[in-house]
Amino acid sequence: MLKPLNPLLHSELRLAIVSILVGVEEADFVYIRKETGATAGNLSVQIDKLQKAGYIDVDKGFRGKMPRTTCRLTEVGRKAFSDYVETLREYIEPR
Amino acid sequence: MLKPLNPLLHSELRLAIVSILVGVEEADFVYIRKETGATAGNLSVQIDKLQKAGYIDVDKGFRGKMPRTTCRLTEVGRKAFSDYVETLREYIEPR
DNA sequence: ATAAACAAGTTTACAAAATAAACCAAATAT
DNA sequence: ATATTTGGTTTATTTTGTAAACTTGTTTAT
Repeated sequence: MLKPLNPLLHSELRLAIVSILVGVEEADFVYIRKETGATAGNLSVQIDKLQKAGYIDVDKGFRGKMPRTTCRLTEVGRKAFSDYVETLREYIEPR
Repeated sequence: MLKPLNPLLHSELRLAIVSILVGVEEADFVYIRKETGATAGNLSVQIDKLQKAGYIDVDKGFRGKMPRTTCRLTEVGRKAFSDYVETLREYIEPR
């Protein structure tokens, strides 16, 4: 029987967010938005979910006078991602 | 910018179904149900969607007197799966 | 100085998807 | 004979995803 896929990560946008953060100490809202092509609303919602799950830390500060939201992956998030990828391989790799 | 993931395949159960069919000439409803642990209702619905998309062929026959639904992957489905996997790698492989 | 346009998000309302519960028809077991 | 199981389908509910509308503040133009 196939293992279940972590539903929090098995979502296109959330997976994209985490995927970006895995390779990059930190990234801000605007950057992630550009990389993913997501709408701001959708991105805001999904970042929230990842934060509530403890997968990412979100820091709201300012760059000059403009608000700036910075995200970074937590250890919990990193582990969840690598578990997810491992499980996913069972689905996509030839058996 | 990340490529979008085929939404028809980016679904745990549908991905599981196709994943099973990739390696196995054909498989019946009962077998897929056991392999995936899905409820019959959910499986029925998802098989329908894959069929309507032309990703699988569904044959309803009888084994003895009992109904038997057999599925097999079409070439279209096989191609869609391999494209999906390729795209997915951009999300899960280190960049 | 005021208004218009822009930036960075958040909230809310709607659409789509997933899922389970209820159902159906036929077969088998009691 | 009737109760249970098998092999599903249909329908209704819940969950999820997404975009549109809104908020707060900033820059730019007039």
